[in-house]
Amino acid sequence: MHNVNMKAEQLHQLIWMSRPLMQAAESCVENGLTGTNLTVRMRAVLEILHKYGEQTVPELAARLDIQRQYVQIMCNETLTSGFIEQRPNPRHKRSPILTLTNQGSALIEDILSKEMQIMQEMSEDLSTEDIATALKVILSVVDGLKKRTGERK
Amino acid sequence: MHNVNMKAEQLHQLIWMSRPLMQAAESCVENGLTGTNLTVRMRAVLEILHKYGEQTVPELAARLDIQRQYVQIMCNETLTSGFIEQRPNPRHKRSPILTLTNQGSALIEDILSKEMQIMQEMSEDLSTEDIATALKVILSVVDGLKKRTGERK
DNA sequence: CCGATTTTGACATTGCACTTGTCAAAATGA
DNA sequence: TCATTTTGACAAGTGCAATGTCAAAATCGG
Repeated sequence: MHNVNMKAEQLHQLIWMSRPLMQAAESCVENGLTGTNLTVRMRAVLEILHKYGEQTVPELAARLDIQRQYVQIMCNETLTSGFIEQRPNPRHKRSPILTLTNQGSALIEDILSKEMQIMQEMSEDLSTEDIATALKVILSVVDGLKKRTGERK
Repeated sequence: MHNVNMKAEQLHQLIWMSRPLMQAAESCVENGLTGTNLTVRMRAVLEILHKYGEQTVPELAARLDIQRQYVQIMCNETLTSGFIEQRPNPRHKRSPILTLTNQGSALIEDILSKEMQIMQEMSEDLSTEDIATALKVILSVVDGLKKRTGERK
């Protein structure tokens, strides 16, 4: 019984660390972005393009889980910067496929490798198992919270 | 070597779950706030007042880590709603101490107990050790990210 | 092939959650 | 006592979106 409350309270504490965690993460990433004319969100677009390959604005929006209208704006700006470019889409004439330019590709690879270096430094303090466990717990909590939103309470 | 990259990549994945986690948490909390005229931020004010006792606006701002001006606005609104009230501050005549009213006290206790119920449900899928480990990892990562912002990279 | 529905880019408007800056009164500290 | 700091109040601005609408284009069902 007491144990149950302990668990619940630690979970509560863990969940409300998500904001500080996000802020710290974004600040750190933003820090590595100075001089690139990229925002954290634009970097995310480049990352997805790099990871999953070329795709359209609506596809990107779905992956980022934000409205396509806003992704459109971000992408148009990124197009102007020359980090991505449009390619005709054989499957849809109005919706061009976005692809990284050489410049954009080099940039995101550079950013990611510097970020990975930081990840490696930080992971030195932690065991492989602990990181895996933490990831598992977080995924489970996100899932649980989503399931419990909109019903009951 | 390969192991090092594994760790770094899992850490990367974990860190970028912070946004979905935060969004899920806030949605869930917001859901439990319908009909109360409270925002998630106002609920946080009540929670801190409940947890740490009565205090001034600047103290609250420091704890929430947001600008005092905004906390002031939030508190003024909450004052209007009658969930908190002002008490003369013997230590500072311009800065009254904010304290929960009976109504506010009952409200935050109700909200917290319902939230704790959800925490308990969710913690059933997870072991005490895993939750503790996850919390430890997150605290370590937040710390590490903060230390690494503003230098190097 | 055709008509209805859906997708998409573009544009406009709005809202939220803050930050930043300033001021004057008041409080504090040397 | 006098300089500095704290505080509440107010004003303005910013970043990250959501939402709504439109028209062109694409897709789908028959």
